[in-house]
Amino acid sequence: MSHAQNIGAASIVRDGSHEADAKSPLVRKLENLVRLSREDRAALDQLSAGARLIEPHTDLMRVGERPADAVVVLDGFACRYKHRVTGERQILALLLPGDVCDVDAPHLGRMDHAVGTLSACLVARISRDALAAIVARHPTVARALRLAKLAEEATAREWLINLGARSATERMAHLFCELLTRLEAVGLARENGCKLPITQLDLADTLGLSSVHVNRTLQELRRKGLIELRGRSLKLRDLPDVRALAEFNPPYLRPAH
Amino acid sequence: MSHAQNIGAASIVRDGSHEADAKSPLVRKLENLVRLSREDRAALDQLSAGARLIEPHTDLMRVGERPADAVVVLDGFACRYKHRVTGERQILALLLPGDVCDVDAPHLGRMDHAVGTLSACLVARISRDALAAIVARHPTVARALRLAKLAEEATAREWLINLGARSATERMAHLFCELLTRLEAVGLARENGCKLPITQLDLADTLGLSSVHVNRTLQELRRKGLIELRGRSLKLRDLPDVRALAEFNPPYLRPAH
DNA sequence: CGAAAAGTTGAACTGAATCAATGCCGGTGG
DNA sequence: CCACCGGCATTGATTCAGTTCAACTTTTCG
Repeated sequence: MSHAQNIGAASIVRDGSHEADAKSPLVRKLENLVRLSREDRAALDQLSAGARLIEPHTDLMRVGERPADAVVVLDGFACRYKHRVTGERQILALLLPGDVCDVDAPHLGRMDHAVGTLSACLVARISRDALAAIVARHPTVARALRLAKLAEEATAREWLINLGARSATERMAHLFCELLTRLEAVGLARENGCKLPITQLDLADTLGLSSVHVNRTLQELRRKGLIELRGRSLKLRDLPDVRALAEFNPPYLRPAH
Repeated sequence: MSHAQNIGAASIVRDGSHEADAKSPLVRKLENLVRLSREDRAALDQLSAGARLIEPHTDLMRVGERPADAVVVLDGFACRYKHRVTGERQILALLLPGDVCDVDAPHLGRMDHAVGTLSACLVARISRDALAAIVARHPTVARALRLAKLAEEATAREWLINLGARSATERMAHLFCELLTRLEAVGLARENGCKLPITQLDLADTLGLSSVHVNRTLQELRRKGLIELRGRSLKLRDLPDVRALAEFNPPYLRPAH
């Protein structure tokens, strides 16, 4: 049910020096929310410098810890999660490429939940000072981060509806719609398909279902011709129908209107 | 299942002139998070001026609306909620006396959910300008509002765990612990008891259960001697046991540590 | 190639939903 | 003051979505 989470096994992978690369997911994400200047983008790319490759199932922040710095995911899937004393794990949010975790770390006391990778991830840590500096010097970036946070809150509300009011199939359909939309926003989806580098057990702990039922629900969605999921890649074969089933309404992910 | 929500039927009840009153729940709540000066308190009491009494089941903000101002609940229970197209309602958060709703209204586009009263409520609206002014002139209040927001987010995470991972009894026990703790913080609880001015149907839509099952779960908690609930008042007869059952850990409501 | 992790399947079980009827209580009007 | 009405609470019977347990297969990866 739960994995022992280990810290470590990281190696420096990206030092911000290959500016010739495609845009970073962080820049892409924020550009959906505001118009960034060249300087804004450069500053953001600075933040992504020194990213490290982290093993799957590794904690980035532990319960009870005082978060010293924020974290950006540049590749892979991570999550916020919490274990019950009985052992069950509930995943509280998925962190995808471009997501920044705990911008308001400075105000925070102790973590009431953990943050960890699901797949292997490329992750950059942002010190409190670096964050304060960029927010002070780049008001547009500051605004984008605020908006991103609002989107995160709206997403949490959708998850509450998912867990409180939707059936297994609807939940799963909704999650897939959300993931596709969020990954599209950072250029990591094409033709209604994207990577889904997590196990059915992770999915189960996200959706509040048993892994057995996740398996059966996936089969049902496949049987209906709604999705395709082989290996670690997901495709929504009939986006309109999946959205209808899920009552998925994308605008909540763009809070600024 | 759902109620037609009406707007209106309000009358002015409090104009901020009876300073001799007990502390307002807003001041009480924020004083749990920071140390307020006399001026801070006076400014907050200004905000509560012009509060109005609102009928039960009345919308304060509608889906799709652009929120012009924030809202403070001074008495009664309100909530954030959303309806599915199938009609089910999911309550996303309970707003208790002292709670401020949508401090960041200015950044917001359109509401993705509604806000409405459950019981009759005493509610003050805070204009965008008034809010900006107080935040600018009273940094301590600004900090308190940020911390209150963090507590709200932590609460949302607990609700996710509730809906995703806890049984009906555990969920209900957890909700009651949360309510008691929050109401204690604003001086509206005594001897492990408090008002609970909402119906079993409201409770059902909060907990993601049917109203029939809420009824049976309440009976179970009563039978075990854990709670007492008559009329609209709730008492936790065995707080340690209720907390244990719910795995309730209060500190998440005090984010600053 | 072999072991461990992930996915799949079936059968039995159960927590919670649903359906439907009944009781209760507070307010309203005759 | 009582009769009636509507919303809320309660109860029983039945059904069902999702869980649990356990075995088995497939994939992944060292």
